[in-house]
Amino acid sequence: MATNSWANGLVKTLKDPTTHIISSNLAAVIQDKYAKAKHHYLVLPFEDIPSIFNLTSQHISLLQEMHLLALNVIEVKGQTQDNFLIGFHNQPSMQRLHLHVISKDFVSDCLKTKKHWNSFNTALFLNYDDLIVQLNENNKVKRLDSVTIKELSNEDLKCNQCTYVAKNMPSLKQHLLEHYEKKKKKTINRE
DNA sequence: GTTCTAGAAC
DNA sequence: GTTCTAGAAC
Repeated sequence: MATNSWANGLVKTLKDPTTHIISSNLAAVIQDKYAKAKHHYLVLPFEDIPSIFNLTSQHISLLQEMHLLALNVIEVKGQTQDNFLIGFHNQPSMQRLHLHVISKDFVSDCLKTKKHWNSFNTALFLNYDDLIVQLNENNKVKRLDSVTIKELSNEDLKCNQCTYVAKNMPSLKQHLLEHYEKKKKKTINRE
């Protein structure tokens, strides 16, 4: 095999239709194997597009369909769009283009490293809308240079819900859990 | 992408 | 002494 076997994990999963939460003729939604939040899904096209760096404006209709599937899975799971991030990693490591659909709580045992956090909560995360803008303006997605990637990966651990900056990952995780528990209580009180 | 673990940080 | 991070993985 040309590429590392671990990098083909998503393609293997996609080939098994029983893993598809929902799907269309062109794409399917699966659960992220190592979900970094309470909800974390991936939308993958059946077409063999390796990554965002193989996209041109010709792919926009496919991307729009992938985005619709993203909105659909949020609805299927009884969630609301405003509690989700929808976008791509600017430095993907897995084979096959995949759109992340992840809830903003980030409460998960699989969230372990600073790089995990910063890959969703800095410019390392490319929002769907921003990707479409790039394709319309430049007909391609701009690669970040390695220095920028390194800097963004090492950014301070800033909470995505308040001004708190965590000293390390365990304190960030504890803090995120507190946000999550507070929200849960509020929801219960509304009922 | 994750696992493992040496050595830094506390 | 324990917790935590960061780099190798053939």
